[in-house]
Amino acid sequence: MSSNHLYLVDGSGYIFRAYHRLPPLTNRHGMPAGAVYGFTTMLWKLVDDLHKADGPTHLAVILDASSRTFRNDMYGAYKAHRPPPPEDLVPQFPLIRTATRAFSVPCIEEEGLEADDIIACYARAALAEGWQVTIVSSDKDLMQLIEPGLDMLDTMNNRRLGRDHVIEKFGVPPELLGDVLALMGDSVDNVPGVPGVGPKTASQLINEFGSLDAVLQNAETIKKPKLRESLLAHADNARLSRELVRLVCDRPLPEPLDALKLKGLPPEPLREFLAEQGFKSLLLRVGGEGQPGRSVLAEPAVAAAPVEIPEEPAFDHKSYECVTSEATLDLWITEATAEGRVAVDTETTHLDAIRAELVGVSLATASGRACYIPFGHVGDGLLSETPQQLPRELVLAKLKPLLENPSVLKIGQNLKYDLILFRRAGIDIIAYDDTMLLSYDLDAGLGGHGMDDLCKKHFSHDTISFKSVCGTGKSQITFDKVSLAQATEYAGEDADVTLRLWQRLKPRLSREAATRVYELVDRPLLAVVAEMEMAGISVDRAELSRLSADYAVEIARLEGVIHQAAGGPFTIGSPKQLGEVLFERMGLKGGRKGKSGVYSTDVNEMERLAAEGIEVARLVLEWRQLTKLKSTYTDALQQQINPVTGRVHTSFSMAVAQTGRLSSTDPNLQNIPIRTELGRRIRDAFVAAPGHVLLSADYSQIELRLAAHMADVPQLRTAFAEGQDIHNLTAQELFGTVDRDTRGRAKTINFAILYGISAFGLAGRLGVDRGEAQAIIDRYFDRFPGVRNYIALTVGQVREQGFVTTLFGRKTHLPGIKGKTVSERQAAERQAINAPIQGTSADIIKRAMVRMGPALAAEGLTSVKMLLQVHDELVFEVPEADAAAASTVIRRVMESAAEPYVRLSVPLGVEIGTGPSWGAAH
DNA sequence: TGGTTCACG
DNA sequence: GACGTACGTGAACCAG
Repeated sequence: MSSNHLYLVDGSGYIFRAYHRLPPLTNRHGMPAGAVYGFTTMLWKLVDDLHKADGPTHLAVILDASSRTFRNDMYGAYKAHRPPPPEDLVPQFPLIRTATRAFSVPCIEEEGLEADDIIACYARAALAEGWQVTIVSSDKDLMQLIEPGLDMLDTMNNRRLGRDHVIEKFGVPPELLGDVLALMGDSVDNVPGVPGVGPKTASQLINEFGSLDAVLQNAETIKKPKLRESLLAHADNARLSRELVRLVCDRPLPEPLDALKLKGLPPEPLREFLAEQGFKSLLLRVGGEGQPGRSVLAEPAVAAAPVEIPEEPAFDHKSYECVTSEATLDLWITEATAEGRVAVDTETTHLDAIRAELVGVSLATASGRACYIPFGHVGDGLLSETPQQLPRELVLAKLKPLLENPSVLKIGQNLKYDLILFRRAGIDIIAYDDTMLLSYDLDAGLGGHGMDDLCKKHFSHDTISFKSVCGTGKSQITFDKVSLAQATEYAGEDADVTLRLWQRLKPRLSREAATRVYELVDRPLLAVVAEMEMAGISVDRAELSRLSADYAVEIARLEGVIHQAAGGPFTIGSPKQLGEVLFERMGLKGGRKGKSGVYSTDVNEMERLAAEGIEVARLVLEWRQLTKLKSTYTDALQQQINPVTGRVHTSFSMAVAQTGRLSSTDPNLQNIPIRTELGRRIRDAFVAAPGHVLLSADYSQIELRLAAHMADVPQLRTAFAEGQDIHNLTAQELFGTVDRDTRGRAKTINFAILYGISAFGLAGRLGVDRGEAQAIIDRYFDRFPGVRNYIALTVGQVREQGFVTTLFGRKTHLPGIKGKTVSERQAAERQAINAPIQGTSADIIKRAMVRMGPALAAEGLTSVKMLLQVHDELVFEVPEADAAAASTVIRRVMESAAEPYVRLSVPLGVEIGTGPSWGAAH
């Protein structure tokens, strides 16, 4: 006997009832949420009953996918006059899906079928396997399904409904209920039935004659004249009604029964959902905190009125106040507190937040109203003495309560920088917005998001340039040497502009459906990335130095050989000289390229020559690799070690990449070599602190998985679900055979798809002619028609709207789609194909990063530090003893990072390694 | 400053 | 028939 027990929740039915039975609650943001709250508690109780006697082992929520079904084809008026759902219930419908996903419970809906039918199909299939079935609903139509092994549960009053209930209520057993319902009809659903026949008469008739058919056949014998006439006149309607109430139970299951297995409560997605909804009491049950946040669940898709641009004063540098007395400082702080929001900007001695020292802080409380509070100015040591200013400790002590006040919103431009500086001064900024990120999430692809760009774009105003204040080049001074008068104009303007930008950008967020990606991804990520930058990573200087020396010896040797072969010394690193030496002095074959008229000497060209047996070409390639490694990595990294922390602190740019990725600078730690053995050695120089290990966690082939999901390619989805080798599968589909050659070609093609394919490009990479490449592409599209469809839809979308979006709603604008030249437009098309995939991958890992800290903390793993992100990889520093426990949490958070807002039809795979160095952790 | 090359995903 | 030709980054170097 099977101990499986499947619970099928009639989601749509539930919320209609919950809506009418529960008080009209709203969530923290004034959005109606009563039905969702009821649904959430109900689902919670069910999931919690896992393994209890008679509790579920398998669970699914079933929803109506569409209003049109086969019943409309049978009878046009079916459900035609159903009143529209109440206005404050409508926005709750999509939340039902989100709530369900937050519990990691499957949410099933199918075009053309009503929820009742899907429930019937699952019930039938589960009973056939010998399972117990419980339908969570009190819908009368579903009661037709009751039989031994299947009951219903009314969660509103916690009643089990069985055969007895049906007999009591309708006077007939479940197997005859359909006949009764057909006679009764249903005015809400517009099932016609027979006029004048209600529940009492219907059950009486069925009991008397035994079935609907018998009733209709014997209608003439009925005594009551009115009833007899009505039955005779509406016999056809009764037969039609019988079909309308009959549940379909023979359709294929959208998800197999096993997929409905209940897994228990998943902490992160659930916590996020509850926090966003503001369901505080429920949140306490999962051990989350009631963090202030904004609801981002309902993105209003409504076309918005244009943003009103308030009257604003012109920019006036002279109006900004320089704060040098305690009393004035207090006034500004009081004003900012009363206002509830304040723009903040820091002035420092350095661009690098880890090394910079604070010099002053500027605040703005309204357009045109800003001040500068200097405390670290020293004068230039010649003409001006150290100016009169408030002491640093006093200013910071006064600012601390303001900056840490959760009910005053701090607004910054590139706030990550200021966050780090304040953190280093013992101040934790909470409750913040960042205008750079606002602009990034609204206008990615439409230009830069730096203050200067934004000010010009939104206010047609040129900010005071840093150059004009601090000079440039050799005579450049640090900000602490700038006069207070100049500093006040410059710093005051920065805060003023930031506040004005916020007023301009913030209201657009919800109008343009960017709230979700801002609130759920980029804004919370800012503090996480700041933390990572401060943590830094340890590198072994001696090891780098050894590598540099090794490389130097080899480079010198190669230079000698190359010069000798070339018949004289020249600058190998100069593409111009190298081209001339190879193609003129040595007379090799090759062509000019590009407008600059320089011979191409890139890898492809040199490899071509090397393959032809030209030894110099091979040596040049080797020389290039070594000089690259030495100058970019082994030499440069040693310079980048921070003398105070002894570690390397990169800076992650959060608003540069068009697709939503991070980028890394000073130094770039996202392009440390790994592909060649020689370069890989550099990774061994990235080491863990004593007593720790480095842990590297990689999403495996995340972009191909996302492509399989987004383009809906069943073969690829199945392959990922079953852990097959994806390139082998493609090789099999395209070439009918799998060997090293076809697998390699398939891999190239899979990547080509992600990047927006062209026959020419593929031909070049595969070394075949264009016709053959085109044939391969055609075959790919035939085998995976979803991909062709995805490309067509995406390109259509970008042409129409000018942007594409990720699964989380992140936009990439592609103005090039309306470009003048064909090549510009085609380039935009390729970007359009790639951006949603690359961008969704970026969204997912960012969400994992946001959740990682709390998830680790919940397991007591507070010493685990996240150090780096490399697009699909996260690198952590972990106390040796915590490695196993940390792996478990990290894997869980990364694999579930899309939930609950996005439910992927492919699993996300994560590979984890640990070791004393980054190299060893792979 | 722009062009070229090459390191990464 | 021409247009060009795989997506996203950052750093170092040369040459003007």
